Amino acid sequence: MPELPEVETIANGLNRRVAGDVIESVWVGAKPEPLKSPAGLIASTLEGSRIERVQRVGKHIVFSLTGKQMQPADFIVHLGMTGRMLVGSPEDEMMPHTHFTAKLVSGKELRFVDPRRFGRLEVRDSRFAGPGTEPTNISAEAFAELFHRSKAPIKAALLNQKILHGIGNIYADESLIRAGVRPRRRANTLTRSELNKLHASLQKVLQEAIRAGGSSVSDYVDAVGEKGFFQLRHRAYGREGKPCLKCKTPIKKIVVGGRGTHYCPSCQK
DNA sequence: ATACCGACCTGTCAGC
DNA sequence: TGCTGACAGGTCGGTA
Repeated sequence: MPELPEVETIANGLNRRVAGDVIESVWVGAKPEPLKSPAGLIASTLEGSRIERVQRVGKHIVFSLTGKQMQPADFIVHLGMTGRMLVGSPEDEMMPHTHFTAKLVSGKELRFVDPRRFGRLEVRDSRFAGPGTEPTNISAEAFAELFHRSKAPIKAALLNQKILHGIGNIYADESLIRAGVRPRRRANTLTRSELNKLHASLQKVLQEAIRAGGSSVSDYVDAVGEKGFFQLRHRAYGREGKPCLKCKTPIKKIVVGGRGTHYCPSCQK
């Protein structure tokens, strides 16, 4: 569900509401937990810590914490496909599949809700850098350098978090249609000019999506439950059979790298 | 080293 | 109405 623009929207919303707040108590719920760190370690790290700020790294939400003895720690949340990190009040109705809550000294409450349990919670005592490179501010040269040797289909390479992190299925399709590049093309067959176009399209589409508050396809909402509206500007994702907005050719749906992939057979070469 | 494919979970929706 | 199967924004680990 949540890719870079959605996670960025959530992280910014959280930062605005909980930066400076202190975590009073933590509850970690039911059996097989979506955790990368033991529940006890998460609770002991968070309780009593102050949230310095909340930011996005790749598709991760990172809470930078200062502990009681001033040791820094990071609380890292990955939302998987269906995860939500919400800030509200303890009186809000408890949603099904709520796996984690944190009461804050201000009276607010953080909640992690994730029906499919693909999300993950983790604490680290070091700064979290993410698996790859940030796509939002990479130069065209560095971008080309990352992709021009890979033999994978360009779409699969875009989804590989160890190369660039943050891009998921929607924004891979949306950047490729805007760049006029077919998703199955091997990355190393793209010309320098195509890589430049892809670099520009990707950054533009991410920027616009962030401004739109992300894409709400079925259940994405931000930190206070609001939907985004970039889905209204999708040109490929979810539009199979509908006319291409440029040339009217029906959008095709295929499978690339095991993921549903949408493209215009006429505009994309 | 690289790349495909199933597994991990639950919910929803189309088709029968 | 109700069952079955396919599919969903993501990642990981095993295999070829």
